Amino acid sequence: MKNREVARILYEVASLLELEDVPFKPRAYQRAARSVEACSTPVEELAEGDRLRELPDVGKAIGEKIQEIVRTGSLRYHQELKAKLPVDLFELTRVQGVGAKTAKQLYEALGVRNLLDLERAAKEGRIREVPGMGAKTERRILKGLAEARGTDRRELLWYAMTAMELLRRALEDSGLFAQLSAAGSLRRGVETVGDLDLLGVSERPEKASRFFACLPEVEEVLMQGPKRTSVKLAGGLQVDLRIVPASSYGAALQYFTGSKAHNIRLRERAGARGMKLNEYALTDAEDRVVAGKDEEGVYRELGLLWIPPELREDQGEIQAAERHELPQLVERSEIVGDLHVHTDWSDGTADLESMTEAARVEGLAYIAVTDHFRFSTTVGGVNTDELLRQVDAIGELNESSAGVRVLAGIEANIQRNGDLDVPARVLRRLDIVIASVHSHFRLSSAEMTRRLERVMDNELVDVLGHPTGRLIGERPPYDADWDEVFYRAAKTGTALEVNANPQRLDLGAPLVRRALEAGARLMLGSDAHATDHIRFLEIGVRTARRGWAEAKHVLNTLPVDALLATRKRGGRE
DNA sequence: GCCGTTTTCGGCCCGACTGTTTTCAGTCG
Repeated sequence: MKNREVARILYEVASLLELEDVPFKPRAYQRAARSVEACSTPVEELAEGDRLRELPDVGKAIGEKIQEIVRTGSLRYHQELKAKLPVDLFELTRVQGVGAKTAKQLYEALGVRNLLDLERAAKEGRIREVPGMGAKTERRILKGLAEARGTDRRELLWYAMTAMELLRRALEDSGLFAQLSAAGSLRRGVETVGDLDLLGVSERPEKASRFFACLPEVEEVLMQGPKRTSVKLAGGLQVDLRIVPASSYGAALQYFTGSKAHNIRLRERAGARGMKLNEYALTDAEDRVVAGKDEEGVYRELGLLWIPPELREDQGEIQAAERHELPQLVERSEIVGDLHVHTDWSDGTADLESMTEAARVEGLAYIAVTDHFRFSTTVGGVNTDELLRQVDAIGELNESSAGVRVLAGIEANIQRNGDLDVPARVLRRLDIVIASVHSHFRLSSAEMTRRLERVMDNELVDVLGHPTGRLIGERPPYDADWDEVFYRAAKTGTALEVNANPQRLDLGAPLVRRALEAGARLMLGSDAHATDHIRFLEIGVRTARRGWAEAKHVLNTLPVDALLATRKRGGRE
């Protein structure tokens, strides 16, 4: 039973309790559900070790209920509640504009139990007959249904950032905004983004908001007011623009950056200190403004250090900020090399020289060329001869060009048994060896764990490439006991890649954090297959930051000689 | 039902916008 499924049951219990007008319990279940959802360790594992109470917002009662779910696959309490309202609330409330109350009303009036019933009722025009609802509600539900069906598609961080950049530039050029910033999950660097949040300060909010709604990229205006405007872009991405007074900019930026869980904690903290926090200001008991112009002030007046957006997930960052123990998160400027670059020797689109030049433009001191090795099923890899010729070509390039130092490397394939497909005598000629799984994805967890452990025991392997193999929104990570893998990585001195390809971001943030806790080191690789892909490093850094990584944890913050010296086989011969 | 700078009882985030209805409940973020 996956964490998400356990969370789903808890969420539904929350909704059902809310409908029974039970006070406060719904929120308790909601928080526990969020906590389960956010936890990177499988709850089954926690249940086994009787460690469920370690989860924030899970106490005795809910802990026992999670035990029951893990043991039996369902929850009696949930079934009992559901007997009174046999409705798929989880599904129904995913439709925009339908909450628990509406779902209940629709069930009582029309017998709507699930999305199919809802669609039928809407199409037959029965929803407008329900007291308190009208034609607009019905239309809204029909639209919400179409969107819920069209999957809850989230945009990959990189492409969301690109879209945001375009909008921001257009708004800035209008001259209507004194200040403008991205907020929301994009500012936190979350790997996928549901919608774009923009925050602005404007002297003429009505005009600014109209200007925004009329941008050519906008396909549909969802709502428009002087303080908040929501639109949908041609690509389907929703964008919310909030306009606040300059004196509230910091409070608003804090508020709209989230996460929701982080904000709730902050507001509680404010309350506990006799203050109140909203998107306009932090105020004291007499309603006097204590902070609001900038984020630092808001955190400071709550007794906290300013918390980098990437950490704002209610995963211990508030406690760390209180104790002045926040990590010194790694910065993009500290990444001095890219250790995972492909060229047209394998499946890249650019030649050696162009990739090197692109690295120079990005301000890097070195790159490692790590083309694919030709593997029976991999098209476009280099074979042994080609690889050795490439080593020579790289040698010549290094002689002729001062500037970016190029390391010779390979992205070798890990065979089913944990051996590499490149002969050891060839690997010894290389500066950097990345080992990646490109086949046999569906082994048992035990077999995959052994396979990865075995390859890391190999002293010629410097880096485990895209360790979990996931493709966001497309392919789940393969099964392995990640804590075992991370422990072995630490023990053998094998770096774990944070692959910065937008669809990979692998390791992902929660696993980065676990890897660091196990004592492992990271390597940031762009996995560039074209010159402009080196810029992906930016989101690799964001991901590492979300996993609490500091520069000292990341191999390629080191100058090249120091980097080579950290290899298991030592520095240069 | 959870939690603790109001600490084992008594609190529990808050505001904008919409739709349908005349004063607000529901939803969302």
